[in-house]
Amino acid sequence: MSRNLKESAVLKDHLGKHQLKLTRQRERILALFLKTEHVTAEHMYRSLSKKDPHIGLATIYRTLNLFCDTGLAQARHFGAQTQYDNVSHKRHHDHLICTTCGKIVEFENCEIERLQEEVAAKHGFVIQTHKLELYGLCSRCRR
Amino acid sequence: MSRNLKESAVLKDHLGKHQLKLTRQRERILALFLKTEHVTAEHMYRSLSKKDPHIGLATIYRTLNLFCDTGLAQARHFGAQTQYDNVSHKRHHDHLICTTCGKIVEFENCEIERLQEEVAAKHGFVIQTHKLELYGLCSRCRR
DNA sequence: TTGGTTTTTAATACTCAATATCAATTTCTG
DNA sequence: CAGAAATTGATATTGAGTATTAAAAACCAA
Repeated sequence: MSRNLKESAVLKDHLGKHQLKLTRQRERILALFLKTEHVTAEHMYRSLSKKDPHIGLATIYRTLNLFCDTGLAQARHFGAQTQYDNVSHKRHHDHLICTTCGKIVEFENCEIERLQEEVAAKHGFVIQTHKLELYGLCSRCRR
Repeated sequence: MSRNLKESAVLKDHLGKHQLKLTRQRERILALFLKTEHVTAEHMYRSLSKKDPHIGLATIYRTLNLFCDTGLAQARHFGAQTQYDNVSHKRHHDHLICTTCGKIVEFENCEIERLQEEVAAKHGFVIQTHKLELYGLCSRCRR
C-alpha cells in the first residue's frame, strides 16, 4: 500500500483543485487500477462486482476518465474497446519488429522523442502519447 | 486509372485466392478509396451515395474490412470512429492525431527517420517500413 | 457533532458505430 | 446459358460508452 502513496496523492490533489470529492468508490477503483498495467472498464467492473455487487459500470467509466484527467491513466483504443493504461507502471518504450520471425526489441531514444515534440509544436499540438514501430529484418533473418 | 493497376491487381489476386467475387460495388469503393489517404466508412458512404443512391452502408464496411485483409488498407480506431488508411499513400507520412476531434496532420521528418535507422542498426535490424503516430490535442481542442 | 449544500452514485435509458440477418440480386463456373 | 455460390441493400441487432436523475454520500462551517 505504501507504494501507492504517490498516486493517491496525485488523485487527492486533483480532487482538491477541482472541487471533487474523495469517495469510497474512487478509492477502491484506484486501488485496483494501481495493481494492473492496463484494464478495460468492463474487466474492472467484473472484478469489483465480486466484492462490491452494487458498484455501477458508469462509475467505473467516469472514474477511469477522471484518472485520465489527472494523468494517472492513459486511454488507448483497440477495435471496439478502450484500454486504460496505468502510466506509473509503464515507462514508455518503442518497438523494433522483425517481419519474418516476429521478434520484438524494445528501445527508447530521447533524441527521437525530442524531435517529436518539436514537430508537434510546429503544428500546434501537445503530445499525450505516441506509438513508434519500426518493421524490418533482424540480423538472423537477414542470413 | 492506370496508376491504380497495381492495387486493382492486389485486390483481384486476393479475391481469386479466396473464392470471392469482383463486383461493381467493390470496384467503385476501391476507386474512391485509392484517391484518399484516410476515410471513415461514414464519410465514404456519403460520397458514394451521391452517384449511387442505393449503395449500402454495410457494404462499405464489409469492403473496407476486405481491403484490410488484402493489405491495401489499415484500420485505425479513434474513440468512437474507425479510420481506414490507404497504405499505398502512406509510405512517407507520419501522423499527428488529435485524440479529441480526430483531426489528422501528416508530417515528414528526415532527422527522425535518420535516428530510426541508427537505432535499428544498433540492434542489427534493417528497416523495411515504420509507423509513427503522435497522439495529442490540437490547438483548437486545447481551447 | 449537526445541518445544509454540493457532489457522486447506481440504475437505467439512450446513442451510435459497427455487425448480423436474410431475401433478392449478381457474379462466376462448368 | 443455367445452376451454384457469393454479394448486396435494407433493416434489426449488438455493445461500448454516455446522459439522466432521484437518492445517498461527502464535505464544510459553526
